[in-house]
Amino acid sequence: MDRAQDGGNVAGMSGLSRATVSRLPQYLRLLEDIETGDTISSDLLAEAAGVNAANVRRDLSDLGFQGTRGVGYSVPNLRDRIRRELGIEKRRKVAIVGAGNLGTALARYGGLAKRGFDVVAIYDIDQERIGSLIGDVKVQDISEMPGDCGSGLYDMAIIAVPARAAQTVAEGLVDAGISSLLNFAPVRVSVPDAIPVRQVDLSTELQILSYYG
Amino acid sequence: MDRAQDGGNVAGMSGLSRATVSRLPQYLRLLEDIETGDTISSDLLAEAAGVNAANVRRDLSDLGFQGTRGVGYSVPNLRDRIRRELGIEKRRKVAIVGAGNLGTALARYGGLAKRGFDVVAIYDIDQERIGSLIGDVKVQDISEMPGDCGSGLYDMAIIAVPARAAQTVAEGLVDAGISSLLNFAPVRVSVPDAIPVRQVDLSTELQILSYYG
DNA sequence: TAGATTGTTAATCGATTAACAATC
DNA sequence: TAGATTGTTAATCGATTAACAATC
Repeated sequence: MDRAQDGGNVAGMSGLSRATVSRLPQYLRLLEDIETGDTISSDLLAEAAGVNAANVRRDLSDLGFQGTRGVGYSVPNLRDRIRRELGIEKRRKVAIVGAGNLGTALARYGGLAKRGFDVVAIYDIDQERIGSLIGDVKVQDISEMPGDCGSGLYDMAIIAVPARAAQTVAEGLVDAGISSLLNFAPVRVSVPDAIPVRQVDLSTELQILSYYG
Repeated sequence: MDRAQDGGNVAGMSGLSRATVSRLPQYLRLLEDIETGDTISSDLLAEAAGVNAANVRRDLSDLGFQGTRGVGYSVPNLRDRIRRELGIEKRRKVAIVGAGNLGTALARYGGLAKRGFDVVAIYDIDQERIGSLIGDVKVQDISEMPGDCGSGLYDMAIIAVPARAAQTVAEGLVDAGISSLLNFAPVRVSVPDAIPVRQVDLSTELQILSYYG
């Protein structure tokens, strides 16, 4: 209990460091794919996740999850523990804002449903798109977005609108009470500290690769 | 024989820390958007990029880029310097592997061309898709992929295939001499250390958000 | 000059990892 | 027991930041 890790955490949040949290989904994916055996060693987990074995043991120790010396970690128990920690033990409802190419692609991406995330709403501002079906979800007018959020239809949103619209969309969602945002628009959105945001940008990724390649 | 994640520097002494490199695209975007004035202070850059001003000064100092005390940094000079550092002073040719929803969305994403990345080839294994046009690029049979890479048609690739195909595609590209990979498949691919890879996964992002939200 | 802002130092923070005693 | 593997310590590494002299 003497490992200092208060500084790197999000304000008011419990224990795990950002670095640890970012690795949990990787571990979880592995644990979901495993069919053989019901225990796994930190060595195997580490190799598959591309990290150091000591790092794995420290992460799981921080999680409060115990293994068995000489044996390893229980696969089903660890899987459940990580799911619980990430808050995905039950399905999460997600809205996608922007029904262009990217929004459509994200909405159709089957991997989401498989991991517990249900796309329950898609919004756009373009009358041509409103009313059309993407999968089995109808594209709605973006004016419906705040009300739907406020009434609890969803609590996570993916922003897939053009750069110029992203900040306005983000503010609308925040005002309506959104819990967290994933921003695919190629611009940084600014929101209150209390709302977690992750930004993913294709050209940023390519530019970083340009440096190393 | 893998491990293309974060931490320390990549192959050789490239000079800049990973943290610094990951911030350069943010600075660059700001510098490209600015029209007012021809100098900018570390304070303004920092605020817009969401980092500490001392961090900005340190990054630019590491770049070997000098500002003027009491004045700030030259916008056009800094913009050019970052472009040169990232290796994007000239246009880069990129292939997209997988012409499904995601691959199509990425290919159509205008932000790429605007940032200097030209999608010069799209590959798929599905005969239904081969021959169709996405923008002005024809979808080719994936069997053409290694030859095109070998002949220098492109040197960066975006993997947008299903998880089960990602590792095979990555290996084919590496054998054909690819310089760097951006992997959107929901699985981690393993490549030699010398090839930089970045992995972007939607459900991983959502799972991380689930923890904080 | 007087105010502004850089460039750099030093402290600190956060994260990783080798090593090994504990123990299954 | 003998081998395997955890849990934890301590060292180290990498990155951030406050502070301030230098200087435009």
